[in-house]
Amino acid sequence: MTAHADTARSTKRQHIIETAERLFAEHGYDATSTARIAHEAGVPSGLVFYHFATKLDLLLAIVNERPTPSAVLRSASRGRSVRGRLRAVVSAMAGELEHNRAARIIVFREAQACPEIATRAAELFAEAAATVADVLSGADDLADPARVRTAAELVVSRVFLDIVVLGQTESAAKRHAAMIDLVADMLTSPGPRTARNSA
Amino acid sequence: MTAHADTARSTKRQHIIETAERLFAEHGYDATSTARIAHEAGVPSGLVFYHFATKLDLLLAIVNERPTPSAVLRSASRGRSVRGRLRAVVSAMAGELEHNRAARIIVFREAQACPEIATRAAELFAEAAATVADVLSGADDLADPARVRTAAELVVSRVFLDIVVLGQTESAAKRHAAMIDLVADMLTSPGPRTARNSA
Amino acid sequence: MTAHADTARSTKRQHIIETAERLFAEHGYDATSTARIAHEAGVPSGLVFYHFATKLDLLLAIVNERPTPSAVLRSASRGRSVRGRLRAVVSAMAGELEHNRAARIIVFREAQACPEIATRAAELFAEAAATVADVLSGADDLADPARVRTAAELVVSRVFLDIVVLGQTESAAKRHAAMIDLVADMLTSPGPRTARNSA
Amino acid sequence: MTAHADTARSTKRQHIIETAERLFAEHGYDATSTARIAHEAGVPSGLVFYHFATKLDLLLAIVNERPTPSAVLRSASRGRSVRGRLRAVVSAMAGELEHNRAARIIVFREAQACPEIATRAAELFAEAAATVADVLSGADDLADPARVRTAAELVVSRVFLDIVVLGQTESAAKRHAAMIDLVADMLTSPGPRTARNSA
DNA sequence: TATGAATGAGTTTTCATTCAT
DNA sequence: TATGAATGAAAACTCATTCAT
Repeated sequence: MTAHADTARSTKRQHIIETAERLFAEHGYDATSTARIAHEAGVPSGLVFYHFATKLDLLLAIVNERPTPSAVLRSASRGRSVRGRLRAVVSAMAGELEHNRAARIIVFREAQACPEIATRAAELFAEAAATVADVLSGADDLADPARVRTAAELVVSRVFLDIVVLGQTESAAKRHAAMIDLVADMLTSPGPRTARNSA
Repeated sequence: MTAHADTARSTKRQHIIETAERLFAEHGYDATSTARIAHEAGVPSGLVFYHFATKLDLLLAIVNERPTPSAVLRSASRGRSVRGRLRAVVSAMAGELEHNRAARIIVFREAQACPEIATRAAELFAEAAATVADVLSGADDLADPARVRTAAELVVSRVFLDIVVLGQTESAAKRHAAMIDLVADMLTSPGPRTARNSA
Repeated sequence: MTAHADTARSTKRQHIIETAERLFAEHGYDATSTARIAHEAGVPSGLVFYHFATKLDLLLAIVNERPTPSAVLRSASRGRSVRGRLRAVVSAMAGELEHNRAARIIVFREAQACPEIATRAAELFAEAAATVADVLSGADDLADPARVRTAAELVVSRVFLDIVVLGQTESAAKRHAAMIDLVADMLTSPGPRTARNSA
Repeated sequence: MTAHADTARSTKRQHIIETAERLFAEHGYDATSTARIAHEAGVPSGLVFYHFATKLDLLLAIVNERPTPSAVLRSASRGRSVRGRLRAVVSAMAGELEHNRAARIIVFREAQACPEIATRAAELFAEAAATVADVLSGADDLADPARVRTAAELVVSRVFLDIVVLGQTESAAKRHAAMIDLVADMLTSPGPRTARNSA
């Protein structure tokens, strides 16, 4: 009847997801009651379970119905040098985690909740590392592709641990700069001068 | 009452801590009830609150009354080369996390529970990085100390993320080897040939 | 709207009744949700309440819109002797309860739900007993009509309890044979040799 | 501290059972909420689940922790004749079901709730039939033992169905008298004059 | 020092029913 | 005649914590 009824209806499910995402990220999955989600979303508590059979299904919806950060990361890289690209992609990744952090944080924090979440956490990590490696491989001054991938994983580990687990965002920037320098050098160096796997 | 009452008490208290540590690591803090801890520890439920005023105090006891892994890591490094030491320390760290993983996992997963835990998580990370840097600094073929610290943080990030968050222990070893090679090369290379912080 | 709308309605209504009958019989009235009935009937949940004002009305529709088993029982008896007729009617009754058991089971199990159901349960019992007595009264070798009615009630009690309450259908057949023999003897015997109601 | 503390403590569990028994019998298992049981028992709702892990466990406790009616039935039989004993035992059984009916009613009504209850229902029936047969076998003027057992099952079926399922207690007495006469005649008659199992 | 019953607020979830379309 | 999202009261069950002994 009313003009916005149609919009409101299709929006409520999405609204529940967004509210839950925010609360899960802030307080954790277990510490957030479905009643609070419903209250803060402005919907009756029954509606949460009309759209999501269980609380865990709501968590899975948050985790699965979110876009992959790849696009953001990829578009952020336009530098020529490895160093420039690294700087761009780390900045983009940190920003993305910061801006859209909820789902990411949830995935890593609640990995223990069920195997599906744990799998998704591993996927997100692999995806991010692949994107970073991809971005770096476009640089002019690049070394061995295998080393690029290994380096990408190191970088992603550092950023994820900092932001997702340790929650430090201010002081992280400085240390990330040092890391970028180190990794850039590593990737642009002529390569190992000693045989691998020998002590 | 009896002469060994004191001993009995600490034994039971310790048993509660160990049981809680295991259950928190397996199922998470929120998902583990104090009743279950008491049951699996074989003590009456009242005893948990006789020894620990609140459930959070029990968590803090687990986190604080655990030895630092530094000693283990340090003693594990006796190689001469950077690569050898890296290999030893990564292996020791992985083993330590594996063997005594509970407290570590809890610290990182439950960092959101209270500021005290979050602080402890940051401490553990810094401590591990410092130890790794310390171990590496004893190598013969070492470069810049600042770079060593940055590299140590990268390595620790990678291992922590793998084992604590992603929970992958089998496949991790292979990728750790590649990482060790890369970082060892990085640290034994002549250093940056280009100016820092310039794109 | 369309010409066959009327047909479609009664079809869906009938489908709801049949599905509800099955589910009530399997799981009980309380343990069956209207949403499940709608789901298993393949109709939208709102339709259940379009056709039946309340859930109880749906139960009453099941109970009231079912044909009486008398016809089946009556037609099943063509033997000459009491024993033959008993055997036929018990077999028919068991088969009827088995085949069309849902409504019968519901009536007896949910007798407590409302007085209307309780009344219907008593009616069904009386009806069955009357039919059995009627069938038996056609036999050649019959005794006192009052005793026939009492015997019919005994037989019906036994069969109903076995199938409706105890749910035993396989082993019941054997015991029913013994019962048939006993009751047949009872009805064809010369009658009481001692005065009634005297200890 | 107080004199009745000890008594009260050990009594609460029993009080919950008794209250639940009454409510289940009056309104049915599903239609009785645990909150109501707690309220009417005068205990906090949590205590119900402290003593009984689930609502079904409470039902099972009611069903399993009740004495068997055999003793009552057996002691009620002191007559000499089959008729006298039958009258006594039927009266005792009806009284027992009436007095202590809750558990019995529950067992038969809620047989669908779980296999354990269904099994118990069958057990109670078999037990009652065995007791009645046992009582009858002490009479002077008895016929075939196999027929006694079959007759006992018939009698028990009739009484159970009347009181437990149909809930009729007043009018039942009269019809029971007719049944008693019939069965007494049957058991004291010289036995079948025709071969069994032949139409 | 220990015990285990007790407490009651809180949790997730269910569900008959309504209603705008 | 249908539809399916919406509603909110109530259900079963949990649990950290207390306390008399």
